[in-house]
Amino acid sequence: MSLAADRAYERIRAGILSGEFAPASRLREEELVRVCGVSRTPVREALGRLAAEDYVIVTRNQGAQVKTWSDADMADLFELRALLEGHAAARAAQFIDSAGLQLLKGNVQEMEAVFRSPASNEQKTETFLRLNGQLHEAIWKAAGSERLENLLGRLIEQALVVRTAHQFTMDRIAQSHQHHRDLVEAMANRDPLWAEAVMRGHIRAALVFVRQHANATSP
Amino acid sequence: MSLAADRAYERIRAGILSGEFAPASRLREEELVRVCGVSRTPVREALGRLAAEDYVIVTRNQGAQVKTWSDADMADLFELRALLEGHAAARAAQFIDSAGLQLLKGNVQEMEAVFRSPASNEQKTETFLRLNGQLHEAIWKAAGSERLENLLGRLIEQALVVRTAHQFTMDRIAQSHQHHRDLVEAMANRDPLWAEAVMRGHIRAALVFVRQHANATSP
DNA sequence: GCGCTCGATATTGTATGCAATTTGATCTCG
DNA sequence: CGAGATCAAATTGCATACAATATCGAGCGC
Repeated sequence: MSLAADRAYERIRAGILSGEFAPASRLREEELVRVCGVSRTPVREALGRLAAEDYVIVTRNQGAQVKTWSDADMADLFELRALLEGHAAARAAQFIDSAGLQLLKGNVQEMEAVFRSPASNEQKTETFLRLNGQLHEAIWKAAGSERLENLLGRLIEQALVVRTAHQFTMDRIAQSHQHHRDLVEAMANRDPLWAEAVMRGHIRAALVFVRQHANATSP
Repeated sequence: MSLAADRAYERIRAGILSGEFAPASRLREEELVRVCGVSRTPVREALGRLAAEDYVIVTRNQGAQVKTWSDADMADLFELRALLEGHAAARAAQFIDSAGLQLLKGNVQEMEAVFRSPASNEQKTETFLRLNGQLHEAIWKAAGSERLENLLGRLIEQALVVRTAHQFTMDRIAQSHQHHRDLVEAMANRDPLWAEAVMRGHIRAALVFVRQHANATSP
């Protein structure tokens, strides 16, 4: 919202996403004052917003701590994503105009180019994730429901907490890329059921990937 | 969260739901200080929460105003409700235990009793709405997804802003009651698809009712 | 009369001080 | 030695003062 509060919000959120503030660690207001360079009032406002977005948990008189994510939480989150993003995809397939469709096609072509380019895998991953985010957001917008768009924005941001911890393989990117091409084809054919089915599968695959990686690294 | 902030939150929310604070009216902090009996700090915290829950809109340096609901917003909201509550019903049909099922059956029997009682229509409506809320919440809980439960809680509370403005007819209550009985029957048969279908229909019927009433009263 | 600028007033944003509560280290007693 | 009581330090909750910004009407030029 306001300048100082925004600054605190961005700074704390970045700290959580980067791992600077570890899951389950307590966030003391005075410490955040030092880190953010603003007073306690905007820090508290930022913590309130972060709590509303499920980044932190605030307990009365006991301050804030970074939220931890159990496997069940993850499954929950991705099931909701599959439901809501599937719905968004179906609506988008119905309502998208030719300009929006061109946008999606262009996005997929960019991905294609990146995928075939001689860049390093790390660079490819970075670019791919950016384009991926843009594609999904374009689909939410095309669905034409502001409320749905907001809801998805929040849920996906939550999933980011986990995502950034993972290294993507080229196989995984290729799979995801194919899903995107299918999605755009479904939209071009104005086929809501197809679009929804593809999107649901896309999200389920993402969950499985996250899970496999979690199992591989946790012990 | 904290005591004073909670008090402010409840008071302002009640004011919005009761119509004391009209849609689109501006909420000045000093005025809320007088009304709530706490200082500006907890008032601002309460406004932040209300903004996160879509009761109000806060613009930087321009304060808060009560959110207005267009027809498109309503349609949006109910479509999301249908999707999410349908999903919750399906999950509940899969996972509910016999104790939970007994709870639902008891609730429906209570409704039956109220429906046949000699109370005034107004009393019946009041009791019915309370039992209706309990039934829906029980179903969300039975779905076993905390995130889904939270999401639905917020969405339904938003729908309440509109609901309280309407007078229910006995026909409408009878229709709704039949839906509830179908729902419980579907759950008793562990039929997720049936439960989901009934719930979706239930929500769509609610939207149509709200719309009809809105059209009847707006001019 | 109409639109614009300007400034007094009202309102929101931020910092800070004090009160209330929690924390956790130390001491006591079984 | 361990469980519980106790109290100082740390931390959060609330109120208030001050700074920054927006609002809105009066005055001015056209």
